[in-house]
Amino acid sequence: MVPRRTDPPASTWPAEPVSDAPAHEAWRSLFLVIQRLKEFWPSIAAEFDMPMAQMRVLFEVAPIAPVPMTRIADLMACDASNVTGLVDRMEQRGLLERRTDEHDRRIKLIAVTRAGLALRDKISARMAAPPPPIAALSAQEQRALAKALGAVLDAKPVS
Amino acid sequence: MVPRRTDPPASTWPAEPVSDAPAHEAWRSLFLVIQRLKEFWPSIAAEFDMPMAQMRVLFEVAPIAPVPMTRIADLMACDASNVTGLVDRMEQRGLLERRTDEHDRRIKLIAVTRAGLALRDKISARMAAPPPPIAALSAQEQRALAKALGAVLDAKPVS
DNA sequence: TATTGTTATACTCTATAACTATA
DNA sequence: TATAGTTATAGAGTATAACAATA
Repeated sequence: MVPRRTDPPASTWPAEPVSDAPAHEAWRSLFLVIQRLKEFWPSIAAEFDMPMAQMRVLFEVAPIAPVPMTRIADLMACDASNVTGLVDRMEQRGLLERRTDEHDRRIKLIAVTRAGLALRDKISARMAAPPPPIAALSAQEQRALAKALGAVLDAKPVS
Repeated sequence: MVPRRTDPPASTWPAEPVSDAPAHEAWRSLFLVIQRLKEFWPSIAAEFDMPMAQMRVLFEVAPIAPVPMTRIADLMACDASNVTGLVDRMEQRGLLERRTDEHDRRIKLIAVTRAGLALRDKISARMAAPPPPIAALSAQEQRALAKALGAVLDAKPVS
């Protein structure tokens, strides 16, 4: 059983507003929204009994499989030694499969099994449903939100 | 050393757009923005050598301290047994302090030390700075974003 | 009896370092 | 010598279950 908090999530944001500048207001609002919404990921992961790391592997590897394990370590920004255990567990669950590269026998190519793809699709469908705070908005508010966030996504990356 | 990913973060969002409805567009945009931004928390946590769980405890407990450990377990939505170790480690770092409740000697009241508050303030200041994708927006875009997100925050909780 | 916190145990995720097999 | 993956070891975050002290 996953314990459920009985209190509204306390915010990690500094108690005192630091500034009224638009940039701070926008960041503060986004911060608070993320605080409220980011519980959805772990809760969906728990629904499918999938640890977050495995869920990330499943989604990030599927579109580019089969890939060498070093590539996964790179994608996950973690040490290669972790990938061994991660892939071990996912292989035991029948989600992934190790294949040997014919040209370089040091390399193990990781493929997503049919069961892995099926699970990914089920999780996808579950994640695609807008959570209540979004669904509750009017269509106009939803469009305004999508547009405002679109500007964030269009902003050039940190470099 | 924390390994840095050399590739753009792949998205966990379903590859195929599921719908054009405003609710889905808004949710999808928010999802992608969160994906892009949520790396800031761990990176700030790493800067201060603070695991995320400890950071949450520090911020959520500080405003209401001193509190019984069960209250922390409730706030963190985790089992009480974890709080023992969490508080152990934070007490060793001098961030928290166990006190005994005079009226009920089963209860340990957790207080944040002066050092704990100082660390919280330093982290606060660091988090208050809008990340580049937000800072890069025009003031008008920032205001629109704050307003659109305000509607999400005003939406009634899931209940 | 019920509650608070601890301990014991186990599993997952992370890191570093040493190892192997290949190249 | 260098690279891909593994194993060994360690520490943090979780869970469940059994326990001691207190109410």
